[in-house]
Amino acid sequence: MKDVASRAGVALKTVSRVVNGEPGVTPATAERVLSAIEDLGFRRNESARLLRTGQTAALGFIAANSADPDQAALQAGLEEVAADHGFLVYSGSTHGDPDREQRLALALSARRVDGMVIVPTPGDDHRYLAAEIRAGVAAVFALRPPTPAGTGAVPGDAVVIDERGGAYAAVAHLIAHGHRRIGYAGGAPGAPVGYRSQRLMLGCRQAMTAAGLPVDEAWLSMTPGQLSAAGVTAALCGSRQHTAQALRAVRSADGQRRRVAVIGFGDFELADLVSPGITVLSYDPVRIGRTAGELLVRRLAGDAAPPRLVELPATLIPRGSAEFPPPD
Amino acid sequence: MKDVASRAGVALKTVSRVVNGEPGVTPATAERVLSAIEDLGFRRNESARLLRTGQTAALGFIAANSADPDQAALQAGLEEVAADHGFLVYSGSTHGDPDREQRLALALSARRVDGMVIVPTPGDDHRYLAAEIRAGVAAVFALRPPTPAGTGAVPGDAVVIDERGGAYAAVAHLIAHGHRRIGYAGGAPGAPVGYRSQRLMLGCRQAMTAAGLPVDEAWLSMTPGQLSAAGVTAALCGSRQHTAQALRAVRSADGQRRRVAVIGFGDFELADLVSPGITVLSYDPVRIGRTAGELLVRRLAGDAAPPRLVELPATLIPRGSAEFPPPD
DNA sequence: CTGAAAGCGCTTACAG
DNA sequence: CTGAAAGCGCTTACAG
Repeated sequence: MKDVASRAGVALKTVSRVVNGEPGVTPATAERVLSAIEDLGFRRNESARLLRTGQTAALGFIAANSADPDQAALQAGLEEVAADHGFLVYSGSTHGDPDREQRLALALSARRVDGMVIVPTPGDDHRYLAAEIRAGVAAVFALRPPTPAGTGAVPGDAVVIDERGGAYAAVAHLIAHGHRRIGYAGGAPGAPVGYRSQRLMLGCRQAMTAAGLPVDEAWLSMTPGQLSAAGVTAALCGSRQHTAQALRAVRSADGQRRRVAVIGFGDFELADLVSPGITVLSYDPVRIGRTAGELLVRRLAGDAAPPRLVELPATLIPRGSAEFPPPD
Repeated sequence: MKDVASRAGVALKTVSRVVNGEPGVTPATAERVLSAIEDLGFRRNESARLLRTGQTAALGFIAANSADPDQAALQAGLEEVAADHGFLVYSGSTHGDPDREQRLALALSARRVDGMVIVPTPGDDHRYLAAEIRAGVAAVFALRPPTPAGTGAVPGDAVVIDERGGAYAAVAHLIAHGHRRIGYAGGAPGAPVGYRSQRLMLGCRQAMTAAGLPVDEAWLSMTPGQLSAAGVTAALCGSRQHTAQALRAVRSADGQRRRVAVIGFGDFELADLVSPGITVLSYDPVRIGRTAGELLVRRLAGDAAPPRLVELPATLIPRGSAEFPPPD
């Protein structure tokens, strides 16, 4: 800019005025400045401008796994909102490593992003964020709440899927179709039960209880491979992966005429072409990202209300015909 | 930092030394500075530091559609490399709008990212990037080459899938199984033929010719819905979407005993469970991102060789049994 | 071991 | 209409 000024024979401020389209510059001088800009290939350094004006105009997104389609769609939703409000977004992935989440969050915070959306990495303790939030960044959690949950120790909004409600609807639907022995398959055996499984199991339990059916705890903690042998006639699966595994297990046991109706959490591109047919609990990950972004923007605009928890619906969609009545 | 200095009763430089862990500070003064930092909740402004040192330590990623699983995986690969080299990455999506690509690229360039990876948005003319590249950012294209291709007008490396080779292998495979009437379904009818379709069609044509089979141009520009009626016994589909549509079309025509063997470009999570069975051309999008990132890093390290085109393989994987011999 | 000055590339507030 | 000075928050030379 200094070079441009001296080449055009004007002061720095005049160049600044031209670059910013501020009024009060003679067409003649403006012309001189413009051609100097052209000659020198000058482009304003946005970072320097932002430093001086005290802005950042940047958000951060921290995925637990950015190759995951849900989190990718979530990010797309966030970027949409960010673009609408003139923010650029930094993104990074922790690959399931809590340490990496903290390093990323601190790095973003050090660059003074205005706010960030975080998909909490399981096993992390998000209290480290409290200091950053106090220092001025806003944080919104997506897909999972921060840990420890519900204590107010981590002052950020959260946008999640209503897993409990979805599971309730799924199990109620199966019951309406005559099923009485209904299981839940999710998580690895012996592994700690994740947030999603916890919420889905709660929904299953509530639906069974509401229908006056007994709840067998063993049915609520199966692996997909156990489905055929467990004596259940229907099951809810906790993730796309589990759904695929369940289908493979059910299929290979087909010869034994032990059909199990499968409802999967999460939709598939080929869900309607799969055999045996499935029903899915579908949700909109783009909307999660958009909602998180809007919450963030609202906070940046000064909204100081207590942390909000937004639950987005999971809707039952029959892709194949999974609700065949149970045998006998 | 100024506040910290005055509270600790030292000069700015001493604070800087402590913050950066530079040697030459008495433990006593260091202690005083540290507690001042603590008291004031000071955190160094990374952006200011980068401005002063003339670095940026940031890359950019511009997706055509960041909700697309391939592009998400690509981004994950890029972020991996970026993290290894201490870069943060800005990301954005054009949603298919060439204008948005240019705006994003210029915004990133204005923030002085060191380099960027771009998934070219179809219909864009990437010559606008030449000026930015001249100004100092490196650009690497991924998944598709820039436009106009092969003219050297856009000086950037490109990492793509070897679609031609994949299609060649797929069609040769079908021929080996006795098929003679083989089609290609991709693109919307009447729409301009995209880069991927072009390459896949070329591979099909070459494999047919190499086997001494006649090439019917009409077979090479079908929609999935036309497959059953076209008289082909096998087909390659140009995208996951086309594969799904082809399966639906083939399935609904199943009653007429016109089976068509389907090979899809791109793998599916449920590919093995789909009926009719399919074979897929599988590729590794994470590796594309990683390769693009490594190319970028090499350029930033000073590599000034002419632009490279890297082609990554697409491998044939039978998920179901798609290669049944053709009828009669 | 510690510090006062200049500067990264820009803008803000104030004069002419 | 135009400009000289100060400053955003930090670091880089250079002195003491």
